[in-house]
Amino acid sequence: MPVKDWLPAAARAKAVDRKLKAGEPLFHLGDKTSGLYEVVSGRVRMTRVDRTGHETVLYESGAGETFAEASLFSPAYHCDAIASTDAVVRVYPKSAVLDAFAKDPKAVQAFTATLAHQVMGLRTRLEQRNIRSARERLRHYLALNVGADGRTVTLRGTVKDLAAELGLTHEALYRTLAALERAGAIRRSKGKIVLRRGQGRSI
Amino acid sequence: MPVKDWLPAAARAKAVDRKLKAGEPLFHLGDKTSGLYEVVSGRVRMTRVDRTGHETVLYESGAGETFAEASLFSPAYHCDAIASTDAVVRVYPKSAVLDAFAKDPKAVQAFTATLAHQVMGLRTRLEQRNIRSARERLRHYLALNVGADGRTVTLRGTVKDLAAELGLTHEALYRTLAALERAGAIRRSKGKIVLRRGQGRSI
DNA sequence: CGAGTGATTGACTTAGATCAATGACCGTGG
DNA sequence: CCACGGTCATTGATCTAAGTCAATCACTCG
Repeated sequence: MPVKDWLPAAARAKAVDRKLKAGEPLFHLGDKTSGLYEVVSGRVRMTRVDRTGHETVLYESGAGETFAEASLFSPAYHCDAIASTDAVVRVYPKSAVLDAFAKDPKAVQAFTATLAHQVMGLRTRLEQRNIRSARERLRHYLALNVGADGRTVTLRGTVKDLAAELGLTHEALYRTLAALERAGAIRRSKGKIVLRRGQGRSI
Repeated sequence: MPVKDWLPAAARAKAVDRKLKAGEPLFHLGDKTSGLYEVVSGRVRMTRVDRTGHETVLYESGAGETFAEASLFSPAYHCDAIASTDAVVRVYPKSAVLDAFAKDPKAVQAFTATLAHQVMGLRTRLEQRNIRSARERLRHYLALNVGADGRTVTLRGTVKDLAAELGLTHEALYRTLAALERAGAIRRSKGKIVLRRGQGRSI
């Protein structure tokens, strides 16, 4: 996902940062596409407004995420983007990106590979959401995120962040963690969860 | 998503169909990648097995879907694939696809655009799953799937299929539909849902 | 004509959302 | 240097929407 991984430095040099206040629009449906975006800080929400005037959220990107990748291949944006908090976004002009692709086949390939991985990851997260039980959902996550030792999961953020990623309330997650720890299935320490013997079936 | 849309006929001609019995493996983690797959019929499940021997489902693809796109850029599969029902899959050999990409820049671009759209769609579905209420979840879906007239949603399958897509039990969905119809927010007819005046706020 | 599946609705149960409160930390501005 | 406001971590009590179990009816397909 990090732009660094696939976009040549020459193209990255053309990026422009833009500061947005909460509620400030970045682009609207139908606007000519200017490029793809990366959220540097804050959050940006992509929405679509239906005929009755109601707004429906397509998704909300947080720091580090990119969005509007599809706009590279489309002349106009297909939705609105609005900062939901004060935010800084980085625009990679379409021309710079497409030029890089034309000149450097490696770049397209890397970008495409990145997207393919994203698709994979998103499908996995969607599958996770099909699991109703908080405990099993958490186990699914843990099973797929153990480190090289096969038993340590390093949290990428706060427990609240994890709750959001899992689609649970933070309270539910705290309780589930507490229950698993009480049952001896996991052990917790600062920013880490260590799996232990016999955590039983997955799925 | 349909392969037809981005892969030139020449490459498509190299595809090979393979029949699988329920439970039959298609490939295993670490196998050399042979190409990307399309599910012709049945379902195929991608799983990963953790050190404790438990299997975790990454995702399950149904008829019409493609999977293992990322394998085009990787020498070995990163998970197992097993038919969860009797199934027919179509393999597009890696070499055929990559050749097509090399010879026809349009093809890479089309593929990349397809992936970008998939990412968009998946993010939207994930956002949808963040909505807890069955009613609002349904509304979110309806709002994003109205036809050109702005009020008709054509179901792509049975109501049960829709329930699965929404991540609800079919019973819950039936009840929600019934409630919305009773409230006059929608009207149903064979394979269609028509929105009516004043369905209130989204999100 | 059964068997299998979708559509639908009822009754009941429960897991997780909600509301609330507390303590630990952290940065910061006076 | 410390008090204060804000956020995270955690746990309790309560409530309800959605899951689960179950039954019925309408179809469709050999």
